[in-house]
Amino acid sequence: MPAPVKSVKPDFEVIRRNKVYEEVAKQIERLILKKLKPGDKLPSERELAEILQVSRSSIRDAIRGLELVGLVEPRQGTGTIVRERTTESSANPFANALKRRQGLVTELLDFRKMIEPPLAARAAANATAEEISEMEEILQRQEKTQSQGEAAIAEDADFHYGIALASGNSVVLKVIDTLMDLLRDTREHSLQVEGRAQKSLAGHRRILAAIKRHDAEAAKAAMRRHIEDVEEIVLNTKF
Amino acid sequence: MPAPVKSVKPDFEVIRRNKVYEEVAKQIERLILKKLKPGDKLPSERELAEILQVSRSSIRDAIRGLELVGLVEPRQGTGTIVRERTTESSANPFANALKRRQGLVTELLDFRKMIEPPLAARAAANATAEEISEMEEILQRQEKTQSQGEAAIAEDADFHYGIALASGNSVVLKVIDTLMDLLRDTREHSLQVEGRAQKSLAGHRRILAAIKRHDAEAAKAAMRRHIEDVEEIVLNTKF
DNA sequence: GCAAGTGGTCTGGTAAGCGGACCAGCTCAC
DNA sequence: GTGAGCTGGTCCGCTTACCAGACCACTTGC
Repeated sequence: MPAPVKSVKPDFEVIRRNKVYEEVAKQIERLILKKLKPGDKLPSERELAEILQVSRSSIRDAIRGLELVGLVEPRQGTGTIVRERTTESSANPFANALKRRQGLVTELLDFRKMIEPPLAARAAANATAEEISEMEEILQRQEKTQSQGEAAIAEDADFHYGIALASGNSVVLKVIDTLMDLLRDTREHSLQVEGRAQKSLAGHRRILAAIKRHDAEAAKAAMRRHIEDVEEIVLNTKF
Repeated sequence: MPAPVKSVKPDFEVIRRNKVYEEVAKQIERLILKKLKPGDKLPSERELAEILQVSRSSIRDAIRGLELVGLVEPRQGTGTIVRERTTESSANPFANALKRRQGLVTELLDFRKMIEPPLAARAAANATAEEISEMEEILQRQEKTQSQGEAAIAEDADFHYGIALASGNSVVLKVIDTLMDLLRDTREHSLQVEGRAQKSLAGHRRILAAIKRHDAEAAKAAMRRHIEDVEEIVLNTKF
């Protein structure tokens, strides 16, 4: 059940200035989730400042935040490394954040159930040969990652993002983009469940096959089934 | 066709700090579109500052911007009034903004086609008696406004927003919320077309009727038809 | 051991926003 | 009328976030 909201559309929202270091923190967090393992080194502060087009101070503010929540550990002279994720302790703010979002997870899944099947249908209609081969590469990466016993979180995200791209609708892209932060939570969780990884890969393959032969209805159906699989896992798992 | 985007998901986005007065300007602009007519007075600067929780300086910066594009006219001692919209001139930045977004309009419609039918289905399943009567009130307001020969822009927005509320999915709500700025453009336009207003009201009534008897499939179908109507109008109109 | 790279610290400067005070113009009740 | 109470117009000083650069302390690899 959602939080009670004021009647219909409120005329105004309070305005909040966004802080650069918060944005930076989000992006670094995303990078860690997608591309880095515990023990890996972050790009240097000066490098990040260059890439993100902000000053080093802002990078440092962001890193200090990530350090405080225990995600990262700066070492003078060496670099900033990604810390082991302490999944057990309930004092772990990371796990807590996940739990707090538990209500959101089902809503997110529901949202995906609404949007992704028709999205897959449009991808089937509009995908270019180039986009299809791009997605094929992604699935190969997913297979490789999983064969090494790792969770292919980044690849899973890339695949679904690739479909949004291939749909040719930039509005959807924008939406998916802003929801990425939340999406990755459900994804990370479900991929760690036993036997889930194989099922995910198979689902992706079915979807891509339908897209490849430009069969919109089949793509839609395959996507629906895929997301229902994810849903089943998530709902039947105790947190 | 969307702008060419870099291969799949880019690792980083450049970070931009938002400016409070720009946000304020957006909200005031929205208020004008939704609730005010030319000649109406804006809330006083001090009042707006209180509501939006920003300083009066920021409100003033925003109003200056709206004054520069000719949307609004501050009068010392009286208040700030909404100016007549000069619809004809192609030098009108308002109309230009609409045209520039022309490409977006079809994509937005497509997005709505994806999301709103399943959303209506969920609303049919989850809507409380209170939410339903809320939507009934909105439709009565829409009827009243249209009977006076005016475009019921605010009511149209409220109705669709009400459905999102009744669906009980806060994620969807968040998405709709952030897209509101764009949505209002397609809506404003389509409602001004001859005969469109009646059709819109009828469509809304059918949707609400289905929701009221908790018929998810009928709600979905009615919503799909409603949006296709809108789409037809928009696509067949020369800008 | 030393050069090169890293994070740690500090300083000076800029821009946005805040909060408050005061002025000038309009309106309306008395 | 006229004055009280609104309104927008202007100015000031302060704080915060951010930037740019310099320098230090530490680690590592040659």
